[in-house]
Amino acid sequence: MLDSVSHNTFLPNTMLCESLMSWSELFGAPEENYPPFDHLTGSDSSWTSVYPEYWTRNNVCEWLQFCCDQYKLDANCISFSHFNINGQQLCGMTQEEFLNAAGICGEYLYFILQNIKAHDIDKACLRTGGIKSEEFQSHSRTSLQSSHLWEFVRDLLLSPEENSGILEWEDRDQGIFRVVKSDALAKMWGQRKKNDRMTYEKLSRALRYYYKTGILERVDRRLVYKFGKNAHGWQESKL
DNA sequence: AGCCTCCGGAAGTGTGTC
DNA sequence: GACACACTTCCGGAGGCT
Repeated sequence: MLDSVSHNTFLPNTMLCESLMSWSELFGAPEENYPPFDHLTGSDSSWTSVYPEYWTRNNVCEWLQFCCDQYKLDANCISFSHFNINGQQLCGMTQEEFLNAAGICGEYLYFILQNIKAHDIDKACLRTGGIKSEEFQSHSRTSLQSSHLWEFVRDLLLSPEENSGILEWEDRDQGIFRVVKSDALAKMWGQRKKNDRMTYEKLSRALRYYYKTGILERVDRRLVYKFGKNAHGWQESKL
């Protein structure tokens, strides 16, 4: 189950960050009676690939089960009925509510959750080179959860580690880019939308709709597009 | 001429909001 | 339930290449 969670529910290519919250920062007391929380291990880094606010109820439940397994926590201490909530509600819980719901494991689980949240923010900061908190939180969410095709394309162009030569800039300053591997792009978009029938023909039709809204501008060359005046977040100087 | 790719209209679909 | 939005799907046409 966890395997499917790691590879299907969440995105790959998670970077681990160094400067996470310490136990004492959160609770003002030294860590005791818990296994060492090595910040984020390779196995739980998948949870950090989706901002916790976007977790579904199932994700929340799976995360709890994962933590119990991974950190040898006593699941009997946790009131799972209190955690029949989505990620947004989970993130909205106060520390006190969290401790009440999760019993003696509460402190540790709260600590892990805060670190996952901090990890997402740091990751966005790394990617964008350091911007104001609201901006990078917003960018973090669009980077990871782009529901719009043009944002997906933009983020792919801005993420060389995920791009794999599928897209490349023709003129970075003018926002002109080229689709190098059209089939691969369609496949990636199809995976994102859970649609294995996606083709470049269909994807390009969706891109052409952006001409009307000014998000993309027409470039009269095959497989070449240009960001329009209504597209944002692609300019290097504005990241 | 036949094939391939791109284009854009039209209708359908899934999701979110009110 | 109605409506808006963002695609998705289908299809005919245009243009380039062999």
